[in-house]
Amino acid sequence: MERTKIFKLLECDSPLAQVLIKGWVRTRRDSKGFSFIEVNDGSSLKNIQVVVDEKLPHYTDIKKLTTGSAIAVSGSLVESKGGGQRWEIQAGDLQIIHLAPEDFPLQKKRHSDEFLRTISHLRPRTNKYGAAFRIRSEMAFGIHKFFRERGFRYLHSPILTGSDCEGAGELFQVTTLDLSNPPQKEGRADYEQDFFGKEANLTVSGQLSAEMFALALGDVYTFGPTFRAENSNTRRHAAEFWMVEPEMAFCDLDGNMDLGEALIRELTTYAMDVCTDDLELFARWVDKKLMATLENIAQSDYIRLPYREAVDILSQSGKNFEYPVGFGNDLQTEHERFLTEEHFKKPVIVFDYPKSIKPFYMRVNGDEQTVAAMDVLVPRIGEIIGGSQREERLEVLEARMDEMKMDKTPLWWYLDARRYGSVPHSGFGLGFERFLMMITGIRNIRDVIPFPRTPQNIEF
RNA sequence: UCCCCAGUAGCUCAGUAGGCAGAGCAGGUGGCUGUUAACCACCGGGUCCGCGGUUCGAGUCCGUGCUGGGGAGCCA
Repeated sequence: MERTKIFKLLECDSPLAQVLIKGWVRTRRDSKGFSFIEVNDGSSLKNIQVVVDEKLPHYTDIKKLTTGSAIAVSGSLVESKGGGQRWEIQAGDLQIIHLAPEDFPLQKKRHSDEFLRTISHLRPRTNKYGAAFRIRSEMAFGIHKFFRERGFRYLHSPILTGSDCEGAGELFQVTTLDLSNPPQKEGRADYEQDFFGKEANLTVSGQLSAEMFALALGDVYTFGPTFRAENSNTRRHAAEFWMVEPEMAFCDLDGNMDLGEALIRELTTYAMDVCTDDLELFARWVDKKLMATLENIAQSDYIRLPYREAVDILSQSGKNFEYPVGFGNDLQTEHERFLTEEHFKKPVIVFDYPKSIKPFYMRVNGDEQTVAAMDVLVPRIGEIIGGSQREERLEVLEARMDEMKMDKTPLWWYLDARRYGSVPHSGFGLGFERFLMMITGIRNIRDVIPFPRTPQNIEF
């Protein structure tokens, strides 16, 4: 007999004579002559109640079932005689697949997030983390669905990259050299003898690759892991995280903002549609205002605010900010939060940032002062998307790189794209984990990543 | 990297003025009951984060290190 997943049974609208489930014991309550067992198989937040009669063989063993044990139950799906649930399984047979010893660390009550992080291998067996990672899975699918419906192609950009490029943050170096005794040349490690014959790193962004493919396939997106070796100790940063990076040919900054807004709006709607039960847990236990926040994000029109106007609003706010406001200063976390949480109380897209604070590849605007950059800010998270129209004019791009004293040699291929059929194109990066924090209300990025990597922590 | 806070039973925490180490949950035993984080009784359970100092006496005060959390920077 084939096993049925518990979420299927809970959706039934009539009793079933013969079913088989397999899962883990969440709790057991004994009664006179029988025992109630709550079983969860991870297919949904909800458990199913199994009723075991004392007449079953090895009932004495069953009465010793501990939280965390794995069991298989066959029996009939019947309407529950008790309140609290519609269906329950009257057990005809119960096999103990594995008995968890009494030191199983997860209890029936709530644990702290900090403690659960120390047992990341077991925390998906809790209600909250089971829900979080089911949502993560659904959202990953939702991203592919969103882009596929718009004719985007999915690009696998490389994880291993040559050095010198991208310039988006500190790099993790990858080497096969013997670190205790590396070959030397002119006083430093000789990377000509390394695996690739030059320095190699983990990627910090798939953007440059995506640009090449946008100029071939039209609209593309990457969705994969990225790595930053920054010593960032905050609840919003991880050394390994996933990024969604669409890149569109024949698209300017307005089209870019349209896509960013549509992506966040539609994914939020999708989450509310397909993760209803799991989201309800977060709305109940993690963030009471979650549903109102999500409705706001899914339904309101996002404010589009030129950087210069953002500066005006901030200077006239009467707020005493820690960091100065003025053209040429980047917006700090406190400024972003003021705009999206206090002033507008909805998502805000700030665009046309000063050239001086943005990277070389962003397109220089007609005023020569600003670039066609945009950041999407959402309440409670801050910056969730950063993007730009890319500089497609070879001379302007080269001049900019010279101005920033960059070595153009290793990026010859990137410049080549501006030599042959260069077109206006745009794209952005969405931090997948930050998006999940927004959707679930979870406050720490470590709690939306199965096995998070942060400075000084690579356990599991 | 900088600033702030915390570390006591398996977990969540209390510990008053520097004076005998505590509760709830979890676990064990027994009881009761179509139960719902079941309930009742009893029992077992401690390197009070490490090191050093002050003191007759330190979980408590001081120094230092480690770990965790929050905020900032960097960013997604």
